Amino acid sequence: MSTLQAVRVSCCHAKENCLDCKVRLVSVCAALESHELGALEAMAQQTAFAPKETLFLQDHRVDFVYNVTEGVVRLYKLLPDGRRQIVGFALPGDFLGLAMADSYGFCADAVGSVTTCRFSRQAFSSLLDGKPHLLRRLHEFATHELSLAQDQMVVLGRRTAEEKIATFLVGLRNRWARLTGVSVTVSLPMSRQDIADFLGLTIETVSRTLSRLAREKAILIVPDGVRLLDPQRLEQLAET
Amino acid sequence: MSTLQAVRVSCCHAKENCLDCKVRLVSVCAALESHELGALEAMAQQTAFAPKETLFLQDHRVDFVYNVTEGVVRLYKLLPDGRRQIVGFALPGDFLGLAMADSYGFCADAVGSVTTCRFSRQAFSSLLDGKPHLLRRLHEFATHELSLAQDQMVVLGRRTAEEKIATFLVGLRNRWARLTGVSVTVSLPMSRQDIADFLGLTIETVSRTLSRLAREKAILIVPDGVRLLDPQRLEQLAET
DNA sequence: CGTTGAGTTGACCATCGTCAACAGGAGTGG
DNA sequence: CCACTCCTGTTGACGATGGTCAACTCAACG
Repeated sequence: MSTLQAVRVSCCHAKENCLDCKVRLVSVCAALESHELGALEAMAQQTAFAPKETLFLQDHRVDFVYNVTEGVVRLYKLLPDGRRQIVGFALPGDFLGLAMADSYGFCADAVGSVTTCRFSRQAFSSLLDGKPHLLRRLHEFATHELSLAQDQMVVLGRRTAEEKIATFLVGLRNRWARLTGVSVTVSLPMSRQDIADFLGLTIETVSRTLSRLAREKAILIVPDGVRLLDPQRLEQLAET
Repeated sequence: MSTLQAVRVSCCHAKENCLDCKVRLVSVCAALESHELGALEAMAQQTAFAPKETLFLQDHRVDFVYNVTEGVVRLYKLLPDGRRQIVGFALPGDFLGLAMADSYGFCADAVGSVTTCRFSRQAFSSLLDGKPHLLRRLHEFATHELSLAQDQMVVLGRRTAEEKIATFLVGLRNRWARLTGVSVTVSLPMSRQDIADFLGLTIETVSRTLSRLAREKAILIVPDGVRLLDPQRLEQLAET
């Protein structure tokens, strides 16, 4: 399945409507008024990706930028010897290609099934030239990403394994909360290896730490996620 | 000296001239044509900081944004128990306040003596509203910072102590090269503790690793810096 | 029913952190 | 001028956190 090509979704919603879009209000598109959405719709392509399918590779030419509408995308960098660092997980509403640069700064592939709203970089860049408020929105997104990256630098450089896991769970819960409402169950569609590569740990340490937190009744491990039994304890561990 | 107030430099260059500015071409100001610089000059204040003096604190209201013109600024976040992560070093030409947000995301203080070009956030933001090309330049700077932060995530999460030091030295050499020309001697105005807090190490590990690299003739430790005796070896260690 | 891949757990170990002692330079005051 | 302190940096001994290697379980799937 991992070799499937990205498909232009065309069956039942050939012309997705921006106004109906579930993520419009949390994504860059919110910068545009209803009457401006036409220009965006005209250049948007609904594109679906199968689990593990690649959206783009590091250092490749940027032909498209993406707005994630469903699913989770893994963003990562590789060292020559195969070590991997995941620099982020993109959730629905997140924008890939903020830099509008010539080449991608990292690899991106779908964790589970993913749908995106895809734009040719050139067309999007031109639209940007005429819409400073859209550029400002893009800039806000970029600085928000920068802020997340700096928080993650603290996690990677100065936190213990247990704190890393707690920070990850609490952070992900808060991100999901913006999208799907508050819940004590945190969906973890990514693998243990992904979590390890995000937190600068090994898969064994992630597994052991989750097991210990479960043994101590701070969390309950459920299929594809965890339930936070003692959010306070976790928030304490994650506290900035 | 660390309690000195920031001073408005006014003696010999009360009205600094943007056209003469050493860092104009590498800083955000390069987005403006000569005839647009007047508006910038009108709102700029040359401001100097003594070694260790604070430019701003995390979570404080953003009244000013800064363009570093001389010296090095340490940017860092603190955990409640005092652990510190340096998220970056700002060199001449770097801009502090990219986010144009309501509060600073990190603390900033001068490593050695620092001079900056300071703008009221409000005035700068207004200027931005009328100058989309300046906003675009700011956005480029923000995404460049994001890219550096992601590189640093790889360093913090997936590199050994020796690789971290090598990556730091090579990276800093390359940044100085843009400003002062190519040199095999890398100026290190920051302390060992600063380097440790940037790389997620302890001061002892930094000291030991530098000593070992010196013993193995990869570097030569000189006052306030190191000379790269075997750049190839270091670049190999730093290789992405 | 065998294979595969993800996850868990245990035993052992190495890298890096902790703690402590010491060296050298800058600044200060007798 | 010299003794003294303070601060930064270096080095050594030891230890703990997290990594490595290996065995095992379990679910999915052909």
